[in-house]
Amino acid sequence: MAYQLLIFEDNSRLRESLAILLNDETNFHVAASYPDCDKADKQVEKYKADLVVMDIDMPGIGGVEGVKRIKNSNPAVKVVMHTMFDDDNRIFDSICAGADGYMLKNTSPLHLVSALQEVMNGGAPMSPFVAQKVFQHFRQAKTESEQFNLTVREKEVLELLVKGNSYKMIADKSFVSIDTVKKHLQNIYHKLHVNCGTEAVAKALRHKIVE
Amino acid sequence: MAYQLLIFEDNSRLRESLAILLNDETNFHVAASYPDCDKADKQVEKYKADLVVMDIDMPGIGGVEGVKRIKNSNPAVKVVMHTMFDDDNRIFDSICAGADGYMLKNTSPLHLVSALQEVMNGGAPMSPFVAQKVFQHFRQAKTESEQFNLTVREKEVLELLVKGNSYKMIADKSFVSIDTVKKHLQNIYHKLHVNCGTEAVAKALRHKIVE
DNA sequence: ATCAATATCACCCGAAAGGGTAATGGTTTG
DNA sequence: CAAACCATTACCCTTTCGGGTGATATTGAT
Repeated sequence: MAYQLLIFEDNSRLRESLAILLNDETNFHVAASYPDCDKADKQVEKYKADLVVMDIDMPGIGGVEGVKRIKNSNPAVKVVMHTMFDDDNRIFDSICAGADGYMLKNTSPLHLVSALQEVMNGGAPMSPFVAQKVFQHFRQAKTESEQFNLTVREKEVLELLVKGNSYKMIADKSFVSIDTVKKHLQNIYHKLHVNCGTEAVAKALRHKIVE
Repeated sequence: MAYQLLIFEDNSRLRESLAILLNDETNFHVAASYPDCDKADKQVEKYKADLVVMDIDMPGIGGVEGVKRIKNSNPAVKVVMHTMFDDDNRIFDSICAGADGYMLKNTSPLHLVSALQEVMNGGAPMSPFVAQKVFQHFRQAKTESEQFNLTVREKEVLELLVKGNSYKMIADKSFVSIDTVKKHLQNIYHKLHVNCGTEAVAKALRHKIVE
């Protein structure tokens, strides 16, 4: 039984080539293709689609919003992004929106087909460049995190602060006086270039100084 | 010119099969293989390796620590994890440690070779299952984030708080009185089940209520 | 041996945080 | 239309924060 496939792509030539290409595959059946995804969720419903190939830059609502809607009304449908865009935001937004794969348009037809195959087998295919971006995202900040020169003690105090402890609670848990805690936090604030606890917490989390 | 390749794998049979398999490829040359990675950084240095295949569970220091050392002393070397482990921690730890790829041991030899090829072309190959985990990691929390029932106004106020604004600054920027801000934050704290601003900031960032 | 960094504590002080109570007007929803 | 929710403001009150200043002991580096 062939998978029901929908294509959303505003470039009509590309849309048609894709349709022909993918229809040639025995286990895909291109049920329909559209130049925009304004009613994507309805259309997915109508054709009982198993799989969607989604462009990002389209008139009307974009592909990212399209994924959201599709996944919202029918989470089981697999959606593979197919776009020229390789910037971090587009990639991560798509993934967060629920995309199951992210293929750049420079992908060869052969690779695209095997990506669609892979996604139907529960995988999460992505172009090498995208995979690299994703890996980078994990590593990011990890390196810069050490650059605030916090002492061991200061990190301990900061950690307790992030956990929601008051000065007094930190003092008790660290077995020191509250004035010491105060002094530590004063130093911490200086080193992080912030003026208050909330800002310090935000910076600590964003720069992964504490987990 | 063939890439210099090192293999770290404690299972001697697998290590030897890998060596034979990969040596058959014209563009890889298995310079050496070891049952542990205690001196991985030195060995990488010695053979001027371009690429490392790294098991995780080995006697002595594990593969994750091994990656760290290699990347630390020679960031240009590509490291592909090759392991049975498919749990989140092992995967994410490896990636954060600097791994350039993560292949499970159930990968076919053919796929493993193309993964190594891919990593040398700047990609980040991973087994479908791993890719799926990675995608999940991005989506996670995103769904639960909406569940605190914060109103639009409350989100605005929270956002300003996270940015390090005092009550007074929030009031000015929102064009409301400080008492209103106070009340909003009171409600926010209740909804987030926290008792103070720092805790709220931590929760907001961790649950991605604000960016 | 000396100097710098660190960790510790104390005191003062004004500003900010955070909780409670109460009231008004607007919007939405049953 | 009433009930519920939301945004808004005011006032009171106690605790906490955060900055400044200064002091002492320990430690590691020079």
